[in-house]
Amino acid sequence: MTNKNPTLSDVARASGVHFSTVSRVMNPETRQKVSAEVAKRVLAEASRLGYRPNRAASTLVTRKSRIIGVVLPDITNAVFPPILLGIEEGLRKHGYLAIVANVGADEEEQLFVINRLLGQQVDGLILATARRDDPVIKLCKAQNVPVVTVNRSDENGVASCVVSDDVVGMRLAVNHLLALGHRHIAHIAGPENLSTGHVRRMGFLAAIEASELDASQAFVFESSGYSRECGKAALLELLRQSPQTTAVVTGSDLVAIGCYDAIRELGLNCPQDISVVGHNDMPYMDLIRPPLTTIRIRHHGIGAEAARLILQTIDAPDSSVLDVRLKPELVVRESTAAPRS
Amino acid sequence: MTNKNPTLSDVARASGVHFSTVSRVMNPETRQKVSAEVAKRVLAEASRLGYRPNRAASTLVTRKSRIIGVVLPDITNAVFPPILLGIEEGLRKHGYLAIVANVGADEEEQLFVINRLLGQQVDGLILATARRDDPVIKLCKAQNVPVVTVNRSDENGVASCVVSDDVVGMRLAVNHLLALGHRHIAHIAGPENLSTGHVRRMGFLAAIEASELDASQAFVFESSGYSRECGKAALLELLRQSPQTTAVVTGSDLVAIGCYDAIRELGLNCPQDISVVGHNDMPYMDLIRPPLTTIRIRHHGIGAEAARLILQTIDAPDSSVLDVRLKPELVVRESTAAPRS
DNA sequence: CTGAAAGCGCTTACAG
DNA sequence: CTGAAAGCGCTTACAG
Repeated sequence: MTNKNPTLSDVARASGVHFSTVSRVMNPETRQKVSAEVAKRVLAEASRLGYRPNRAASTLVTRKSRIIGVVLPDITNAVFPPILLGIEEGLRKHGYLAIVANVGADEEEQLFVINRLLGQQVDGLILATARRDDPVIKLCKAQNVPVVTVNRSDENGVASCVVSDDVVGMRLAVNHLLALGHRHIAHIAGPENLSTGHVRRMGFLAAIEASELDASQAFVFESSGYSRECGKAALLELLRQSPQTTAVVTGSDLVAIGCYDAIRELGLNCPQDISVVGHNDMPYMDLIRPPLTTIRIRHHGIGAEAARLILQTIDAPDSSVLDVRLKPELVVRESTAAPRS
Repeated sequence: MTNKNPTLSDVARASGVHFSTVSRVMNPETRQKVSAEVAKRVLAEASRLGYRPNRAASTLVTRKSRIIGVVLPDITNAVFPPILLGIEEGLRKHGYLAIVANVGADEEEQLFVINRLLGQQVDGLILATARRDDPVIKLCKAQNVPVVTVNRSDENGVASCVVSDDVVGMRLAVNHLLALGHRHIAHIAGPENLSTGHVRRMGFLAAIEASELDASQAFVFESSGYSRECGKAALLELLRQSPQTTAVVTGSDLVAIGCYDAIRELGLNCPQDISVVGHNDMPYMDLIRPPLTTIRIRHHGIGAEAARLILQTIDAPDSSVLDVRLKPELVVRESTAAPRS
């Protein structure tokens, strides 16, 4: 039936050499140890037979699988596909493949998946699921598994991370609103246990601090998540607590869309009554109504950097932990305008 | 440094039994061959040592990796993330993992990636890159590799596929426009070498055929791709060739968005001058202006079915080739209306 | 029920 | 430059 795939021995037999010689020929790095003439013959036979090295066997002996585990919280969230693309392209360029797993916030599930991945002998892990204080990451480090976090970071300094510079992002957002004349600015913050939630909140406060506004003119409301529903609920409650607010900076475009929902429900208009700034610049944010002013994050670049970093970490396991921050940019569209005077 | 991971032998030594006994204990299916008392002791030692089976080794002997290769044309296209999610969830439920690779239309690149995947000993392949006549799929079948295509199908009947029922989808779209009173309906078709392009076009023509319209009242324009840019160029040219058109059915929401661009550029309005029907119902299509009437495809369900099918194919390699078609539904929003009379 | 052995397909010192 | 051998960590007939 399934005519078994040819092995080193099959190629060796066909070429009239020992299978260890074939092995040396198949690996470009050891090829020069073999005479050119023999190498040529072996290569010809290998390709004639359709020889394809069995990675399970080489992984077993070299302890390198050339596979990276990529763990995402929700591939369905539009920020992750470009990150994943950047990762995958970056890895493939160096002969690595990615096993991709989607896991919720449940720690048990995360551990289960990571153990499965480690059993698979992945050479490293790229985690997009990091919490600021993440026991899963501690565990990986305790086992000397190379780990890089993307998009979010763990703040214990045990793993390198590749993130957007959220302090800059929030400053861009706040300064834009200030320039438009807003004097009562609010921030809907994401969960405090995620670095994105925490750092963006700090960035918001720092930007206010640096302005001529006093603390009473800034308001922070913590939302339980980054979804559209959370955004709607958050703005509704925020406006109840701080009715003088004329502009809101969010931590996610989805939250901003939820704000649109809330504004509509209240019979108000964006940007006339409330200006809204998103975060991420997901696809099609130029097409929604009103087109969303937002902080564009370089997701693809973040993924590409993460691929580069994990490979670097694998190469030099003792090199120092790095924080890579990519600069975001402000994209001004129509959801922000001067406040009603 | 890296205190080596424990192996079967380590657990055996700690438990005072032979490592083959440990092996039997670790596998739930052979566990009952071992006395309950020994099994308990072994399990305790295994967990104490943090034993984790090395999949490279078991793959080498069983020739099963419990890994599936998933090949996507563009993870950044919003239809694929939910498909991938469905696949990954479905696989994981059965202990399988997914290696995900993104490849362009280039056949060389596809072959390269698939060979790499096969070298990795994947148990099967889920391909979202199928063309109607796909040499890559032929090659896989020639090597007895289980293959399932998703979203698109190969028409040679060599591989099972999981797709949306496009004939139904197009009928839904056309009948909706007919009911609104349209009498000059056009279709922007996708590439003929993709099943989605071909079948949707056939479905469009069949729906027109079944109506009281005559062939001169229907117009098909083939676009070179499913992008926003292609959609814009297509509608511009279509309107030049068939200016009486009052409604257009597309094969993709992206193309529909491109139609919006074209309509705006011409100084026309949607839906007053031209009604537009999308295809897929990507996220946020309810938020764009005007909210898009479209054919909703059950992407997540398609992914879940594909996972089920590939596992079934692996279990019973000689079972027959299946076409699984999920029913789409019409989502009416505001991009369609009665034509100007 | 448990152990001893062979073997999966490779890589890589070690000889010659 | 090439071959012979050991060994990676498992699974699974085969004995007992």
